[in-house]
Amino acid sequence: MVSAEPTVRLTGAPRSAAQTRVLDAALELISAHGVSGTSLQMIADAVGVTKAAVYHQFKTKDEIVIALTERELDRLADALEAAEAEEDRVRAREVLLTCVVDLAIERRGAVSTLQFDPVIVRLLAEHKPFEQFISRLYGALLGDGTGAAARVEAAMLSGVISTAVMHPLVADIDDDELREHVLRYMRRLVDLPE
Amino acid sequence: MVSAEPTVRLTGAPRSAAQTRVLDAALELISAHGVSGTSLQMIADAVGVTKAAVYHQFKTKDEIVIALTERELDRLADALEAAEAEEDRVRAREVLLTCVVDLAIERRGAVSTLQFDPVIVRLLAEHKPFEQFISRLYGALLGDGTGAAARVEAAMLSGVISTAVMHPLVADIDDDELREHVLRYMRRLVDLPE
DNA sequence: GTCTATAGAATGATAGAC
DNA sequence: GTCTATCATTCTATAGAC
Repeated sequence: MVSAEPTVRLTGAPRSAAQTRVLDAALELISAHGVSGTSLQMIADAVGVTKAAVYHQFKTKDEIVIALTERELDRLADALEAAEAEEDRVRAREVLLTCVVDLAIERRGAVSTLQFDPVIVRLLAEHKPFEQFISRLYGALLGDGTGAAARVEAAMLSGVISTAVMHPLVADIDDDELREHVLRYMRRLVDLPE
Repeated sequence: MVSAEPTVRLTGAPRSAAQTRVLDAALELISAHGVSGTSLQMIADAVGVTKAAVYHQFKTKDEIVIALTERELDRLADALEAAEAEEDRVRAREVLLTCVVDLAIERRGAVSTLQFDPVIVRLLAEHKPFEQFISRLYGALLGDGTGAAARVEAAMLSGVISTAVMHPLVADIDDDELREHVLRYMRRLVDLPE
């Protein structure tokens, strides 16, 4: 029997409680200091254990970064699947974008790291499962074109959201209000439902 | 005699040739690996000298990062002064934005670092001269409002530019074409001349 | 302005006991 | 799952000669 619908999910093994504690601490530290600016000692201190205990959960620092990126990308998987289910490519993008706005607001603090940290950028391009996921994401984001205009539009859309959500100027705006404003401005850039 | 028009310029001492070589190498490396991911050894190797020679030009790594940020922000100074000279705040923003697009395209590779690297973000907020410069920049970017809507708009504008310019999807689009596309999308968000 | 040499701390990572 | 102890390497930074 040929394998069914290849699922978009990225998750490897389910994470133990100890692993989850490490990933939570790592995400917070990395969001504040970047991947290279975060040491295993800092992570261990934040969890309240020694470095050796952290190394028992993940063999290398890279594995922590991969696991944490995986966990965050997985939050996009449902949105991406819903988008890919749409027949109309423009409609697919609408679905994706509205979901992405919500996720971005939910993860305000971490968005910038995940999109712009040089280590993660490299990982996204070189680690095969990520690369595949990202190119699906770009596919849905491109709408119905692939020319220069469409690519600039897609690039902008992927960035505007994260930037709009993490910018110091909007730090004191609460989630619900921010969401409304961002969606309003997004409608000026592309068609969005409602 | 009271001091004349406070200039926007950030530059301290003019840089020697040796200092310029260090800053050029540092900017390129930091753009690729981030501040924390770039060591003085890497910079020294790129320049073709030893670490000690680099330390002779700048007392600390922080000083290098400050000098290099200073140099990049200075490129915005003229645009900011021109904007502040305008009486109409909306017109001032137009002037600023068109200049910023050009600069962003010119420095495509470095934009992301300067806007999103955690070390530089912190520097921009804590180093006094930078903090002052940035708040002037935000002032001009805000146009005539200061409420939540205006702040989200400003955040989106600053995001459109940087993201549209550095995204992998647009890497192969040449400067002139990219410039036209970006300006076209910016006009959907705000009024821009021509 | 550049070098060699080095100090002292922190880094990622491992071995082995409990 | 966590610890102590350790290793080799790299890091920022300095002293002093040329």
